[in-house]
Amino acid sequence: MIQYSALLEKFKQLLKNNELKFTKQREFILKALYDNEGHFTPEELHDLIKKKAPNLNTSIATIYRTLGLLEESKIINSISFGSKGKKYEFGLKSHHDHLICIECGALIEFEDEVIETRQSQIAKEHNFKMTNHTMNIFGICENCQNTDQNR
Amino acid sequence: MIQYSALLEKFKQLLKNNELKFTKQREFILKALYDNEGHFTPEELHDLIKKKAPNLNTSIATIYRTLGLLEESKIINSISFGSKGKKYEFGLKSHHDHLICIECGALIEFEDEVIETRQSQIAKEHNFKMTNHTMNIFGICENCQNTDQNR
DNA sequence: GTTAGTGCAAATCGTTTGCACGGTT
DNA sequence: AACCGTGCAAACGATTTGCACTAAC
Repeated sequence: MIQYSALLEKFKQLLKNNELKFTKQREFILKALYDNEGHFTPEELHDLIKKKAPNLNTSIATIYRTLGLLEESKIINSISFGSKGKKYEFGLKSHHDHLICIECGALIEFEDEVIETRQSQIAKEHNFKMTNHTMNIFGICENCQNTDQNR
Repeated sequence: MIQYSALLEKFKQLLKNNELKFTKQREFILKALYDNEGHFTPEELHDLIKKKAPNLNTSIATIYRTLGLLEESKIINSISFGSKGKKYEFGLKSHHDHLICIECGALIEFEDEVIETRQSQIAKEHNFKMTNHTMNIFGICENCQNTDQNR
């Protein structure tokens, strides 16, 4: 996993290259995503930042703007929940996919070499220049299966 | 591929079993999805229905309600585009996944036995009761790659 | 000092809902 | 006749945008 100092440098460079400015808000959002394992909605991230840096008074609009920027730069990933919004996670770790519980919304990550390889092959077969890929397995997690039985 | 008459029968049965009514609107929406290869937003489907059955005056609310119903019944599938909405496709065909062009929005379907098998295994390994799964490969389609060169 | 970023509130977009009426059973 | 489905318009929730002001360069 990338060191935070290296990440920060990378981010600053990225901003410079695009004539964008390095602001406290952007720094805190990046750090929040780096520090916290897990998947967050913009709203949740907003609350988190408000706790970490109350004096900064970061607005939800800035959260959205920065998340867009970070996702475009591949520093973070998003998982979409249809009309129920999106969740974001730090992205600079080995590629993985998700098991998503349709009852409790839990996200479980997994990595699979077989699938990774096959995806690249398929893209190539279709002359497709792959930039990204996602795999989601929906179902009922172990926990909820047990809970259901107790009803 | 299932015959339309069989599908219609299945649909009527489904409605009856749930004490729901068979209406012209529902029939037209089902038929539109059956007849048209491809992937549609609710809005696009609404326009399509308006053309096929202008006198029916189907509202967008009914489109949404029926799409929800059909998806729940596994007759159609949806692909989510984050805050940019969803697209729906007829679902009673062999399972497949999607290549999605991030420039023109084109959707290309593919089937892959290796991935299908692996997905089931992974779900099992995590004691996950799989109900559904999706794989999306994002990138630039052959067409757009060529177009880009001409700029 | 110039330019981009921010907070705020209003606007927008896709989707959902309450209600009175019309169609299916 | 009973009840569900519909159209309509209003409500909604997530996301985006215009604007005046502030901060980074």
